[in-house]
Amino acid sequence: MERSSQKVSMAVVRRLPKYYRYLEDLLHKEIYRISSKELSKIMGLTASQIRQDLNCFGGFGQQGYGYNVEELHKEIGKILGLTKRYKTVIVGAGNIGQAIANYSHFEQKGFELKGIFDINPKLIGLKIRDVEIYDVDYLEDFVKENNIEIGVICVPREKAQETAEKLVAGGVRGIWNFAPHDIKIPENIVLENVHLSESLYTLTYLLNEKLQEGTDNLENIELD
Amino acid sequence: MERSSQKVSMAVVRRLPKYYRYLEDLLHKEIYRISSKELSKIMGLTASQIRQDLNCFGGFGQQGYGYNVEELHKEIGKILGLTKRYKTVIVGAGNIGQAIANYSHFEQKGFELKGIFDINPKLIGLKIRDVEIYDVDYLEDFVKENNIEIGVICVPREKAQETAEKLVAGGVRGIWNFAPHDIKIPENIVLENVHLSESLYTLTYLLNEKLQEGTDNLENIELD
DNA sequence: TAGATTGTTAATCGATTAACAATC
DNA sequence: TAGATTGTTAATCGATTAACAATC
Repeated sequence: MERSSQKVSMAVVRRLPKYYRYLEDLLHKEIYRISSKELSKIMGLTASQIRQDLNCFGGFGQQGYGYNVEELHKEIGKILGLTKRYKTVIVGAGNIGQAIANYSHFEQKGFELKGIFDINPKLIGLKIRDVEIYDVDYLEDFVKENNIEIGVICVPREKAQETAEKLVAGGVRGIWNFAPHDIKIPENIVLENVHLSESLYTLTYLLNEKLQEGTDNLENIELD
Repeated sequence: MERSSQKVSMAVVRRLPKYYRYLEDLLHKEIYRISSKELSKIMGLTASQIRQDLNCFGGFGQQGYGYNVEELHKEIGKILGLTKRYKTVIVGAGNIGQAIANYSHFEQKGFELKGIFDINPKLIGLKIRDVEIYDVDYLEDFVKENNIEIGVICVPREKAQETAEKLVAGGVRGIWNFAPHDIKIPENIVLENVHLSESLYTLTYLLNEKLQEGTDNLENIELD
């Protein structure tokens, strides 16, 4: 049941939230037991991969029975660190910053939004869901004084690096970055990027690849 | 220079927007020539990987010289389909829907926002950046009549599947999905997901892994 | 021409899948 | 007990890295 000291690959880590989500679904449907085979069907993975993934963290299953959905959900929640609470700030109260601030689901999952920061004097002093918008000049001190653990960067590209540096100087342990820029921070700080335009451009690539496929198939036929 | 008919792996595809972004940066810095080695340093990839990646699409470089930044940027833009225009709708005018609608950068890159859809009567008739919010009942017909190619799903989890089906029935070719749900659509439609909570949970996982590392190292020392 | 750097093949590494003994 | 299904090892597959001949 102990986490092995072998480092878990990012490929596995990025599947964990997906397991978590599907297990939550199953609980809502009042399904309390599932085999890797059944789970593989609904998730679109192989049963083998599911068993491999879960065994990075311990033997959660039982031979001849499968997995206890409730227990597995709870365990993965623990592994993801969702049993803890995280003091959080959002920097940048523009479109995305506001959207994240308003998204109350995260609050429910243990993310305590303690402050929002912006450079725009018109916004400073306003509140989003009872959370005040402060002047970004106050960011580093605020992070220090309130033991903020996670900083969410929603500022424009050009301000991303300096914002990250203020957050790090203040002592955050992790940064969730929405700016389309690759931030440089010390290795001991966790960085997770959400690069929306990269996602959108992947979509348009695939859109055009689909178009291309017709041509390719013709080529293939000619070659036969 | 022709795109090889060999299918390009998703690993490569997802790096393309990143190349595109870095090349744009270089252009702004008035750097017009770069070797795979130099590019590898600033992007944090290996030079070998860069050359492999680019060669999936053609020989853009020149031996002894490197790559022409302007040309390569243009070519990757073409490959990503960014020379075209895409008629787009957003479904769901909540937090994320509004944020995307307000984000004018996408408009500049050729994404023409033709309509926003919501179920809330209070929102219907309002405009975001000159784009009207319509009743979601009108979605399928609107998509048909306006030849919409991309649908952005920003509705709650429970409405995601039915929204996708309306978009597909209307004839979109691609869906950009922000709902935390795995949508099922026909194979010929492109689906790109942005699962924000999965990204956030990956962050918290890594945050706790870092904590763990201390312990692991101690264990390792003991074992030595 | 000599030096630099690509395009491309071969070697390595890591992740996924298959297989099966262990066991509930 | 017999059937089912895990945990885990081995085989396969794919992606990354290394190496180097081709060539600008």
